[in-house]
Amino acid sequence: MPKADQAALEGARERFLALWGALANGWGINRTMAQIHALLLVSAEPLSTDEVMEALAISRGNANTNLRELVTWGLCRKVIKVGERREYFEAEKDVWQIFCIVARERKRREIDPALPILKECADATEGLRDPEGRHFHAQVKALSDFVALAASIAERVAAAEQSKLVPALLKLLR
Amino acid sequence: MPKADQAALEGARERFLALWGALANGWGINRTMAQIHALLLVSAEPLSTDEVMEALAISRGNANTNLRELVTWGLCRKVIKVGERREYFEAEKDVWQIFCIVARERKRREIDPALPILKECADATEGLRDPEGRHFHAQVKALSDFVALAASIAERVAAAEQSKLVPALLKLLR
DNA sequence: TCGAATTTTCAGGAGTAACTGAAAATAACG
DNA sequence: CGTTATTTTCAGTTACTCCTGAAAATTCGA
Repeated sequence: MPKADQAALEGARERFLALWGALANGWGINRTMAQIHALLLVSAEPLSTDEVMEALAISRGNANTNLRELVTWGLCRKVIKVGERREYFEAEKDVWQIFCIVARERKRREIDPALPILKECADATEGLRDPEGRHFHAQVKALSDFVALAASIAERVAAAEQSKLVPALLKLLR
Repeated sequence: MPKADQAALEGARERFLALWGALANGWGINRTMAQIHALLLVSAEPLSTDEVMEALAISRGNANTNLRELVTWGLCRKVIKVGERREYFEAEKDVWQIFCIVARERKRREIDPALPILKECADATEGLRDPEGRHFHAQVKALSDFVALAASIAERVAAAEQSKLVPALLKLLR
């Protein structure tokens, strides 16, 4: 590979890893986990734990923990190479798949536990008479309904095929 | 107000504030800010800084900072009561509005700055020959396109009317 | 079954985001 | 203006999340 190409690739890779790590913060995913995912995403071949440690300058414990967490999320897979003892990891590469996985996982972890509590808060204040109570009930009920609706829509979007959904959506939003 | 009703309301309010604060974590909004917003959301009347401090047991500095941040986001407004010196705050109460504000704000703060960097990473690696380079370019390009598309859709969704969008969406996802 | 390679765990440490409290600044009133 | 009520700022502290590194556990080949 020409020297210039090599340099371009490494520069771009570095900026990309930094960007993805920074973005992740706001999305409930920790920086290292996002960087490992980004690293595997742009690697043509699966990487071992040691290669990940090396590439990101992180400890073994950190690499191990976050790799396993990525597998739990379904964003990475273990790959066994024949004749090799150590484990390799590869990322799910399809962008739509990644989006669906994150959407489903976050709904499961955050929305689903919250919904019953919201409903409960709404129900417990049904029929209150004074203005504070009535306002509380109305507001929480509206919120509860909206969150339930959003969860249901997210679920269906994540189950749809990109090629069918996106064009229809764009037409709808024209 | 009957004692039982009073108790029901206070219990529900407490659970609701705790829930909203916990949820916020994953949404790039800090816990206190979310709790203040939740408090104002379920209050029938605007509240002063002191009332917020009292209700959430937080310091003046904390209350002030987060109230102003909420105003910056557009989730709260200052309200001046005639004949009163101090400022009061009220929350935007319409759930769809809240959703749109958060969506737009997060796009502006996170996606918009990221997009040019992504594009740049893709462009800088266009035309590389070796497999690593080609894979990197293809992957980052796909990501960049997807993020741009998602941003555009989010923008349009946030600009739409709930009453027109949601039914159409549900039909589409039937 | 033993020993080396590899993975997993976790106690302690580092880094970061958020909060407090009080002082400084500002605004309103007489 | 000077005084007082109110808001804003910010240095120091707290609380928390995440990371390290080494020891323990596991796995696999011989």
